[in-house]
Amino acid sequence: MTTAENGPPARYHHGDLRNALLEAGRVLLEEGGPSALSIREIARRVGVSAPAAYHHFSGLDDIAVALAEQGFAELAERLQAAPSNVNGQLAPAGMAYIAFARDNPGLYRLMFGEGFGGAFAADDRIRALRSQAYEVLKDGLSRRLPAGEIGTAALFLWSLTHGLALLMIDGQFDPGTDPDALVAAVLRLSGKGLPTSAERTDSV
Amino acid sequence: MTTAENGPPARYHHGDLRNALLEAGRVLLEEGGPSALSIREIARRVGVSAPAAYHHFSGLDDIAVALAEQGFAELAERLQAAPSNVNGQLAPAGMAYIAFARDNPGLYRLMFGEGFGGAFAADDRIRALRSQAYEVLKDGLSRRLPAGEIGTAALFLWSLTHGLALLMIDGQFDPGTDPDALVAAVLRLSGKGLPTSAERTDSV
DNA sequence: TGTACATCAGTGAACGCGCGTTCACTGATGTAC
DNA sequence: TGTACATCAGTGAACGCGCGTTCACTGATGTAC
Repeated sequence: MTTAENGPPARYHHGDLRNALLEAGRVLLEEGGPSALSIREIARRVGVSAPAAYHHFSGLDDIAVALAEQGFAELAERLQAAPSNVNGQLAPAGMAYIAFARDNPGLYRLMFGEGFGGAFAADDRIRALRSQAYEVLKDGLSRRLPAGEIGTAALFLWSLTHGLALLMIDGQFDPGTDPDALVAAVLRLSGKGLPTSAERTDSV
Repeated sequence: MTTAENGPPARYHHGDLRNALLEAGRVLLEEGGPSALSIREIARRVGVSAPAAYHHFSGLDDIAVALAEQGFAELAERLQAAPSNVNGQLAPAGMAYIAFARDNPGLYRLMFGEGFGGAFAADDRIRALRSQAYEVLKDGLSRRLPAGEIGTAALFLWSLTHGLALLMIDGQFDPGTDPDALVAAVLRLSGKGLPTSAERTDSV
């Protein structure tokens, strides 16, 4: 019946309960995925009664939205910090994107899964952070592609990184001994492309 | 209090309950996603008591596994039926893959989500169907790539199609007026690749 | 062809569980005077 | 500096819900003779 952390002894007023709940939520997310998110379990871990959470969030959806906001903010940060902008290379941004997903698989699933999807689409801050991240991607592409091709190319890259991130997160294939090298190799193909017989040996 | 379907009047013995349960499960999956799968709701829709399902399945996981088996079988079928094998083109297989996901979004999420993942990995039939589908992909690649590059290329293609399928399914972007054309355009890039400044203007 | 009976495939009632949320409450805090 | 009191942030108890699953049962089927 002590607080979960070994901080100061439990006080009646927590002092920073909102953040503590979010932190516990993230741990829970990583332990059991989005479906494991639960107000009761979060409160239990913080050492507080469940109704206390309602002084800081309107309900479970509200907590999920706040966590997704954190996720999108961190993802946008990582993408901007990646050296991709320097000379228009995209592989570093792709690596950063996938690294984020691998470091926070539960959070990543929450952000892009369907579970709380409705709530996220309605959240202005999430929408802003999402398009901010997407702009980073398109900026990189704008330095080497005509404007008309950027939309398709951006979706191409996003699909590739999103797909690879999820396949890794979900353990859908054996990543071998060096996952980073594998990611780098796959991303490299996005620049080279695969030779198709149609384009190589046929007329069209 | 009648049977869900307008077939013959309700008999005490259903006659084909196992299949009826699976069919209802698929509808449920498409309506509410994998988390909506529930024995009680499935039984309710078939017009049968929940315990009746236990004469045909050992529990909810077992139903999920059976549904995933159906999904992987259908996916493998579609990939094999796609004209990709004819001359080694991959776009048709990619289109078929994404079409399957878009036609059965709930089922696709069940197959590749994490929810019942543990149970699926342990199922021999699912493992066999999965690698069967993957072989179709690699076969196409083997006609134009050296053996050593096939693994990476296959993962590249799988990531791209998986990612694009999920982004579409989850409504993560505005597909515009012609989703099929968009898919085709994105898949086309997998053959051409994106020019990277590193490879175009730099030495390495 | 008729009947006894084993087997199969259903039934309703009940179990315990964890959940989100609401309620009336109480303890702690901090501000006005 | 001390005190009254409004406000804030907690509490435990309780609600109703839907779930998976188990139980003892019963109706229907089909086979052996």
